[in-house]
Amino acid sequence: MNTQDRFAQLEPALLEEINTHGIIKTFAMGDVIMRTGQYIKSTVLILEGMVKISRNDDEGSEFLMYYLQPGEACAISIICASKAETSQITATAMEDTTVLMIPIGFMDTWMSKYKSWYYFVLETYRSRFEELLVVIDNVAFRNMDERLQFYLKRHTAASQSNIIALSHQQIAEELNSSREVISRLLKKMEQRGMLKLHRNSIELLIS
Amino acid sequence: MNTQDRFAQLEPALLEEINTHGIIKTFAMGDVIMRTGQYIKSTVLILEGMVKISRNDDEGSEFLMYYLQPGEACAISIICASKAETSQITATAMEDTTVLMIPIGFMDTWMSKYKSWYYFVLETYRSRFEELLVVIDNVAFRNMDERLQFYLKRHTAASQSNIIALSHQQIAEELNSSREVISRLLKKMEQRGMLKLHRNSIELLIS
DNA sequence: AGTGTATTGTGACTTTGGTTACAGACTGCC
DNA sequence: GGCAGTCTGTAACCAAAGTCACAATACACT
Repeated sequence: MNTQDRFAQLEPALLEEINTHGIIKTFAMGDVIMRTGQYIKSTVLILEGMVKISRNDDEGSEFLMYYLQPGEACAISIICASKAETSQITATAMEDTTVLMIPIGFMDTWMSKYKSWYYFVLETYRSRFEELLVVIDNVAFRNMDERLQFYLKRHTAASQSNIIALSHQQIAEELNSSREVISRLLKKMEQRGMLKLHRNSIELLIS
Repeated sequence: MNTQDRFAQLEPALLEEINTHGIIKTFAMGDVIMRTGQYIKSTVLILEGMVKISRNDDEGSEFLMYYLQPGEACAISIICASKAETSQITATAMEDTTVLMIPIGFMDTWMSKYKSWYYFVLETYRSRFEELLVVIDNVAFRNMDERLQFYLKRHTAASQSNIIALSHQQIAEELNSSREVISRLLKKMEQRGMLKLHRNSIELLIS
């Protein structure tokens, strides 16, 4: 699928410019697209696949913030790119992923030149800000069982499948918990009929 | 102090417009400036005082996100105002506070008309986004003792005084913890010589 | 089929932080 | 001074989640 279809809300002249100046890059599942401390010189738009944005502390612990889908942009890359600052997050390809990199130079020009770009950037900020609020809600007010449930639901929504192909260990890392805790909670949820456990995958039965 | 001095980075013509169209409102210490679910029709700039931005869950528990100082704008109000949506946060005056309300109608126009406004809005997004990342870091990776320490430091930095005039109860609420836990941890910190406890105030000895 | 590795299941234990209950101390006010 | 209300200190207990240790299972590969 091409840029026009993914970003239909952008005006034609802008899409033209994006096609001319944007650099297309592809990443394989598991590839790190951006890592903590790296200098950001481009804004990233997702064309295909799925990207995980997470926070990592000094000891290597990870904490999932949100997923980016095709048609979305990485708010952090916009923020950092506009200041040429280092990012404080990690972006990982969850599937084979194609992105469009827009050199920061165009940000300013397009912002005043194309109303649709301005709205797109604002909407990106708004939606990511709200996602962060939900993340904070979860981690501040909810227990691990609720957070796990939320995580599974979000994962099925993002991948449009009720099968979550992850090991307990991987889930534990994204929630900054430990494998045993996740296994325990998943087992309880299975006993309550909420899901079915398989090796390397979880089948969600409720929606 | 007037708008010119608080927002010296904005170009004169814009400041003129701000003075013409902005509505000045004052709030007493403790007043709620914005509450969850409320419709936002204006962007808020802080002129005097200090504003606390926090997240509140359904049961009334609170969770501090950050403080806003004079010269800063409320990112959430910008986001919500530009979409005329409801906010998911609460803003409370921590001191007697003066704010400037800018009706949303001007956002779009100024954004393309005044480069300095565009930069100001981007910078507001950037800094608040980064504050949220720090908040997530704290709550995801740190224990309560570290979070409390961080809280106290941030408070002294914001109020430019090493005296924190809050009861243990108030601190507990902002960290979504309980009074006993905070008392316990503060006592420990006092024994380690990090601070001195008084009634209704804490004197921070380390920086 | 047999071996090695990754994944999952589970029990015992520890730590952190929340809860309950109550005592003492300070402040304001009559 | 005496009383009410708020704030602080503390002990005992509980619950959630992290840790440790080890068993059991499944899969991949030869």
